[in-house]
Amino acid sequence: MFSKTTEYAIRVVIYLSVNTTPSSLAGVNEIAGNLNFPAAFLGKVLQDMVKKGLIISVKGPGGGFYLNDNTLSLSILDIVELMEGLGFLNKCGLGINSCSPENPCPIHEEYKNVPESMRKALSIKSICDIREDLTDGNNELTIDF
Amino acid sequence: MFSKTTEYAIRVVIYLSVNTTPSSLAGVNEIAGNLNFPAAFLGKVLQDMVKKGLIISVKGPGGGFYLNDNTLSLSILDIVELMEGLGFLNKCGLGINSCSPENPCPIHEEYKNVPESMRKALSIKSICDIREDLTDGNNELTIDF
DNA sequence: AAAATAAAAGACATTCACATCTTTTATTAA
DNA sequence: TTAATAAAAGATGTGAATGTCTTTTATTTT
Repeated sequence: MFSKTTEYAIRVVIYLSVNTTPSSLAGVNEIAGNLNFPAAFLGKVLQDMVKKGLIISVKGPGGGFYLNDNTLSLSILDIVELMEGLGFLNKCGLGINSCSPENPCPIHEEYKNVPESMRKALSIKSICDIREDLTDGNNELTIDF
Repeated sequence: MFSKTTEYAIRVVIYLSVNTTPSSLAGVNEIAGNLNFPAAFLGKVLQDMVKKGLIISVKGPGGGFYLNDNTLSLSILDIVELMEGLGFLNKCGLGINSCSPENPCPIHEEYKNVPESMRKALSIKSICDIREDLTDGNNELTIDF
C-alpha cells in the first residue's frame, strides 16, 4: 500500500517512541538491526524524517536519533501524509484517472467504503496511544518494535 | 493498488463486454486508442489474458479479440486473482510481514475492515452486471469504456 | 499461390523505487 | 589538537514493472 520509505518511517517512529528519549538515542545501525531494515537506505529515510521534523538527530560520538515531541500527537495517517501524501485515499478502485462523482467508474459507489475505512484505521490512534499499547502489556500486541 | 497489467486487464474485459461479440471483434489498436493505453504493451497484456482464458483472439484480417462467455460471470476480484493473485487482501496495514492474529501490529484490529470492504467492493458485481449498468442508461455511469 | 492483415513471440529499452558505497561535516573525548 | 564517532550528503548500482521495436505465425482475401 505504501512505499518502503513510508513504511520504514512509520516503524521508525514507533520504535523511537518506545525506545528513546532526548538523552537516550538510537543510531542507524541499532534501528536497522532491530527492525531488519537495510542500514544504508534507512539512513536516507532518517535524513528525510529529520528534514520533515518527525525526528531529531544528533551528530558525533553518542549521537543518533530520537522522537520529536510533537510527533507523539500525530496519527499514522499524519506520518503517511508527510512522507508521501494522501493520494492513495483518492484513488479510483479501478485506477481510472478521470473517475469522479460526476463521472463514476462501474464500482464507484461500492468502493467508497475502502478509503473511508483506511482513513479511520490509520487515524484513530496517535503514536502516543500506540506507545502505551506496546509498553502497557494490557493487550496482546507482541510484535517487537 | 493494482499493477498496470491488472488495471489494463480489468478495463479491457469491461470494454470487450460492451463493444464486442464473437462476430464483431476489437483489435489491439482500437482498444488501445479508446482506452488510452500504450498499444504495444497492451498487446502483451492481451496475450496474457488469452492464455488465462479471459478473452479469445482471432488472427489474420478481420481478427481481434472478444470476451470469453465465461468471463461474464466473473467479478472484478476474480479477474484480479487471475492476473496477479489476491495477496493485496492479506497485507498488513503497516506492511509488517510477521503481522498475524497471534502477533498483531499496533493497528491490526482497526485495519481489518479495509480488506473486507475491498473484497466486497470488488466482488459484488459481475462483469455481466457492469455491462448492464453501462448499456442500460438507467444510471449515472458515464465513463466511456 | 501471393499479398495483406493482425495476433504471437522474442529481444531490447526505459524508468523508478530501492539499495549501496564513498566522502564530507559536526561533535565528542582523550 | 588529534583521533574517533556518527550523521549528512553525494554518487552510483540494481531489479522489476512498464514500455517499445522487430520478426514470426496464422488467417483471409484476391
